[in-house]
Amino acid sequence: MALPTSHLHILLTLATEDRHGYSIMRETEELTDGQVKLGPGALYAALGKLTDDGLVVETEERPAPELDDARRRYYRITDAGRSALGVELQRLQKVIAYARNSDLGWSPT
Amino acid sequence: MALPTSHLHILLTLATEDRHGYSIMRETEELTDGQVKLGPGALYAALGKLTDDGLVVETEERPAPELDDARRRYYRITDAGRSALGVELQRLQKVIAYARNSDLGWSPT
DNA sequence: ATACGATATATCGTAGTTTGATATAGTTCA
DNA sequence: TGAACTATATCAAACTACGATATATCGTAT
Repeated sequence: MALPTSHLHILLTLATEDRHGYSIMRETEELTDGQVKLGPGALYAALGKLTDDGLVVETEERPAPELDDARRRYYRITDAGRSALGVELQRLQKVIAYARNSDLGWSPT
Repeated sequence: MALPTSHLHILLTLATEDRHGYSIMRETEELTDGQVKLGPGALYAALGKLTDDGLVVETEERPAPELDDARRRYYRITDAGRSALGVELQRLQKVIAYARNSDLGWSPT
């Protein structure tokens, strides 16, 4: 229907830099003040789906080889992923604009 | 994890006025330029859940009794629903702000 | 040294949500 | 009268999320 929330957040955190799963998890939780918690179930299922769909690829490159952790698996957003993220952000943008323009008694703080 | 997309859009369209299911469907499709299509499956499942959760109630009031359709069932957002919508909008607002501030090569048009 | 908490990935069963099809029937308009 | 649209409803299958469990490494303080 639209990007599932977990997919959006994964793409969003990968948009700035390559990341490993746990980093995606923490970054997402921080960005949303704990509102969106990606547990391992949701996280790895979503990463698998995003990879299947070609929005994300796993990369062998180690961003910081000197202080690395061999367990990590790094993921990188693809052009298709960036494009899908853009479409989704535009949609959300419109939702916000709609809410702001309608008189809902809501305004962003 | 957060409001499912269908729930968000239902609450959003109900925030301005009482609506019946089909109206929610059309309004949502229009607002999202066809990106979010609530089929009957998603729509009525979501309305049932939102009602169970107290975010929406069915109302007997007919907004325009003179030009009505007896088949319609009207729904109204509750205070709890309005509050949940506000929380969600704020979350989305933050996502947009994050995307705008990070250098993703994305900016709203 | 070792114990502990945080880091890191992975899987499983269940629950919740979405999709797409199918069904039924009233309304509008040519 | 027929066709397109309006309107609600249900179902099975697919997809997504949640919470628990498992396993193991890393960093650091005692």
